[in-house]
Amino acid sequence: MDKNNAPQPLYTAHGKPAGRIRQKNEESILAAAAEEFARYGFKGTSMNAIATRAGLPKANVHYYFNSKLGLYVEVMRHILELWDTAFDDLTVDDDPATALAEYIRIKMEFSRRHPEASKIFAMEVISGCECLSEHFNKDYRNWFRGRAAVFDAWIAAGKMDPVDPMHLIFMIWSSTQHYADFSDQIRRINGKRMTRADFARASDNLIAVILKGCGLTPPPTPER
Amino acid sequence: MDKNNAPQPLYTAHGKPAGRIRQKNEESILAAAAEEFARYGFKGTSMNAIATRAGLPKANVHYYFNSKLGLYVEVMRHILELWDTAFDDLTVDDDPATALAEYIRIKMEFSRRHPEASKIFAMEVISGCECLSEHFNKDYRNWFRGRAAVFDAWIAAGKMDPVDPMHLIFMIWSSTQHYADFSDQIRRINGKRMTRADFARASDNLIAVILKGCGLTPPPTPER
DNA sequence: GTCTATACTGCGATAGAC
DNA sequence: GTCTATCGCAGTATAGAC
Repeated sequence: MDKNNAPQPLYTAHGKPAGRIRQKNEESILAAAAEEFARYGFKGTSMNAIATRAGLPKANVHYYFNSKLGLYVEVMRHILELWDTAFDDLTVDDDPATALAEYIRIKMEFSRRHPEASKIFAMEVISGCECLSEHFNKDYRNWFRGRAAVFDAWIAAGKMDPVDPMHLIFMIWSSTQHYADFSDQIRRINGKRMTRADFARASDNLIAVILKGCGLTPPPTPER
Repeated sequence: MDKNNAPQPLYTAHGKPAGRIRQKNEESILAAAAEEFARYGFKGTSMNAIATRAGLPKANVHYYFNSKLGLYVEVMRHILELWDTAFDDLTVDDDPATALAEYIRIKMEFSRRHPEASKIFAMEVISGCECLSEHFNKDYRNWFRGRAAVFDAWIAAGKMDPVDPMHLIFMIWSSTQHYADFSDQIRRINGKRMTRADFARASDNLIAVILKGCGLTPPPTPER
């Protein structure tokens, strides 16, 4: 009976702390799957490749995640959890320049630290959002309208230029995600990977152009 | 012997104008392949799906294009032909505002008219540019450096703010291609496809923000 | 829990009748 | 030039020994 009272890391029928192994393996598989899905999309990825990358036999992947689609949605779920945490608490009383600069910096940091997540999301959207169809539900559209409303309020208050909020958000999304999704193109163009300092410079540039373009004065660059 | 003197639309051994059929079929296949590759990438696309979409038996696709990879590079070649035609003749003497606005408008028009081309390119880059490795050669990097040099000259002449040319180009590329690559996300967010007028508004917004962000005065919007 | 062996399907590609 | 039939292989998924 004690077994049933155990917390989240479940125990097996043998009473052994197999949760440890399970957790470790599931993480390996999820990480391997993320890399493969980021490169080849859902259809282009094979369970074999995922298993090999995770250092496990193919059957084990099916043991932990029943099907390829199941594994995919799990990977997707993890990504969407990482996402959308910022920019949630945006209000009319915030300073537009500070809020926008902060959002751009957060998005860029995400591109730098989780490029695979961005790529998987991009692949999924390009492929027609078959798996994300329920993600773009009423809640999501309401979130989007909420942010747009704040922009409109700022504009009405004369705090910034009359820029279409939707297109502004798209602009921020695309220009920041670009550094994750197209990292290979960037690498080939200037012959080397983007360093942390390169990302900082890119952030500064984006913030300078976008904020000035909206009639805002960029806040001072934070210390680095 | 006359057969051998015939111009490009070749004739078959039967002397019939089979070039017509060949041309028509090849076009169908290329169009079908573009749609499939745009959705599923190279690995995720099957020759069967292409053949079905083109309304031909699978074997015919192999007859016209020897292999899947051959067909893919052919599709890619067509795309790269469409691309990169604009912005080539940029010189220091051009007016920055006019030139940038024009480039943004051209890129947006491309996103509107050839979304599949943009998607295939995006997929290829996200997948690591395996097929495009030779596309990013010295010539390409020189092209890029050439444009950047013009920006630097404009900046040195005090015609625009000191914006990093590379990041500015990335910004224009990403924000315009976004309307092609992420069209599905956009459609789901605001419940309908972007119309021609929507694209025009998006262009105007991008031009307004980016040009002002670079310290430039946008030229008057052309008549529509 | 783990892994080998295997069922079954769909893939890219080709042979060969028409 | 066109299309059916088929080869060989890689794909997802599962059964069952350990």
